[in-house]
Amino acid sequence: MKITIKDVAKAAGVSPSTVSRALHDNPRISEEMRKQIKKIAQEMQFHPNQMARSLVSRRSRIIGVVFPGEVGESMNHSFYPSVLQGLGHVAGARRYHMLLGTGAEGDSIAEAVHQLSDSGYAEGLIVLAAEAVPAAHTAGLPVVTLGHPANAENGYYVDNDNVAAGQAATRYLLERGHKRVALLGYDPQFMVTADRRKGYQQALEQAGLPCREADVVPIRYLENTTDEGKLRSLFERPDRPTGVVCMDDAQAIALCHMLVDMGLSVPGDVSLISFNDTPAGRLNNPPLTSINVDPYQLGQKAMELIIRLVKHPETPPTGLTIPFAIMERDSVRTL
Amino acid sequence: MKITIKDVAKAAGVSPSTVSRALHDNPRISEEMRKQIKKIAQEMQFHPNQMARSLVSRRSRIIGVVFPGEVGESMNHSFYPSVLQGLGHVAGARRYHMLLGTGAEGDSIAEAVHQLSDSGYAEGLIVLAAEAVPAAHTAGLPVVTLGHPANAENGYYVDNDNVAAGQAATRYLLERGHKRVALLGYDPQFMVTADRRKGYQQALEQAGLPCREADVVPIRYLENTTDEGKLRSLFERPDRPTGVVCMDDAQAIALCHMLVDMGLSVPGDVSLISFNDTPAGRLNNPPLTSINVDPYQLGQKAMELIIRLVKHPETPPTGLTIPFAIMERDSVRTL
DNA sequence: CGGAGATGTGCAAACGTTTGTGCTTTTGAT
DNA sequence: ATCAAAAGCACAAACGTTTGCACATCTCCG
Repeated sequence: MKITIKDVAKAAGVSPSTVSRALHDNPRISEEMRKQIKKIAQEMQFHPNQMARSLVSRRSRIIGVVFPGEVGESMNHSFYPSVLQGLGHVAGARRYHMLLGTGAEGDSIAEAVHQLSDSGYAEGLIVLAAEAVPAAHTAGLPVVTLGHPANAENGYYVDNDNVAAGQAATRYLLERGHKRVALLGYDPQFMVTADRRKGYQQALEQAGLPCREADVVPIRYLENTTDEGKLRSLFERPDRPTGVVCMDDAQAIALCHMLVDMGLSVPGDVSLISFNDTPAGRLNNPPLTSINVDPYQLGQKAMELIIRLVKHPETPPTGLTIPFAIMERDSVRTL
Repeated sequence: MKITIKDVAKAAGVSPSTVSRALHDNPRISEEMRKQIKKIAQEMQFHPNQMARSLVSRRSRIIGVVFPGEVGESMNHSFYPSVLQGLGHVAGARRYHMLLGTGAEGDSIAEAVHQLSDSGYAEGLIVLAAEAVPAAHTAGLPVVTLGHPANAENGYYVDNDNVAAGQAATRYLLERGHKRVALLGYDPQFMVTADRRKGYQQALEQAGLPCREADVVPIRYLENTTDEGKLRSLFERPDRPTGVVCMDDAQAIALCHMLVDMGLSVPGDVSLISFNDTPAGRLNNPPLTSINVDPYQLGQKAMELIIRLVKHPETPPTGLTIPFAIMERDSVRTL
């Protein structure tokens, strides 16, 4: 039998309302009464029933979190786990909880969003993919997006400056004497890669170099064995790219294997710079020079923003940008 | 303004109780009335308030999930993301939700557990580490452990048969002619590695081979640069191990690099078999022969078990064991 | 000494559901 | 036609809190 506020009230010889106020540090309760009550509550191991509390206060201290696509899959990127850690730490510190948006197997992200918002538990939503924002907005809850939503002006989001990062990565190679650099892993479906591509092009233009269509290679060239030939042929030509910026460490690693297989050396013949600075990238031979996008901080900021938002719904639309850093390792050679 | 059951009742010209029963398919409501009410509720976009519902029904459809140590860190293992996926899929299918146990930065796992159970939201707990079980039990909630808890007899858990897996891995090498095989990554702190070691020894004994203390190398030999020397020296001796079973793909990859660095080839000079069958292991050169422990299924079973448990608390203690599979690839040579 | 203002506490309503009980109407058997 | 049982529904209490309001006591000033 759970003990209630009434039990505490009885034990303390006061009314439930007094107990409630004392526990909330309401100034209308005298100092000593408050201490007294708190002590008794402690001894009785009283834990207020959240359901009842939330029912009347209309606050749950719960933030819904929805992951893109198949949760586990995206998690493997090692990007989301860090985000999750960031989210968790500030949630924990502010005594908030995270409710995971899950769907049954094969459910779309929109379904996960609905399951979450229909549940009625969450006060706000954090959506880890700009793609799901439309679904999220119909929920009638405050939403913070991780990543640049389509109409950024009237939304809340935290993101890396992906175009700046794409530009920086490209420039990093150009500054080291590379005249032809390719871009690997472009996928128009995802804003992230689209933005990085934009930065890539800007860097090229600023250096007065042409941006050849053939040099930006779509993600499927890596995943799809029938298309792999096209990728290989790119590096078989005498005027092959001497540098590649890859959208992710995993892609860089795969490319690395392919190049070695072709008899080319990294960074001897071709230099690689990639994104996400993963453990796997650090373990690669050679260790990858990679752009650290600080997913942990991304998570922290997102949680801070959503908490501010549920407390003050009138907060004006806010977009936060997290700085990135180039982790210099051994996959780039200066020509 | 949220719409309530009363609004629906008014619109349908019946009492709230009738609406409630109709929505719950209570047989005391006539077929046509039920349809009628459901249609109206649909049109009005009525979503019952979970707080109120949970308050009286004393069910929240929320399962607390707590991860070991620093969430993000453990996630990188790529093991937990898959577990999470499994958990999520069955939770979603049964219309349950997962509440994440988070603590502030630096909080222990026990604190995370308490934060979760004190919240009063969760009906049951899934603990992804046998280590946290004691803390979890004081919570007064049903608990399912992922991994073998210390006193397995009176607990609920799902786990791999780690000793069998350790035995199988070792035997796999022995059957291929290896006479001296080492065990890498032993850490007495963790039951998993302890169990696998047990299996390793059994396999050795059954083959009539000695189990040398020097051949089971602790995890820190890999992580700690000062101890790495000891690891190297093991492979510098003429009677070096020709096979190694590693506790995790990541360790195998690191070892692989070290061996190559020493001028030894994998699997030419030394064969490697490891656990967890990760993407990184598949990408390694050579692709790792690894034991797949099916974390996805682990997650599924755990969620199924906890849901059964919260519905029928009198369920007798249950221990589930998930089968494993050896994924044969190219890191083992037959002598 | 009377009353105004503080100060501390209790009462009861409200939050939005679920559910036991009892009331009315219909049905079918006699 | 009469009555019992069944069917369909409404009433109201309950779940455990929070909070506006009223009430009681105490202090202090004129």
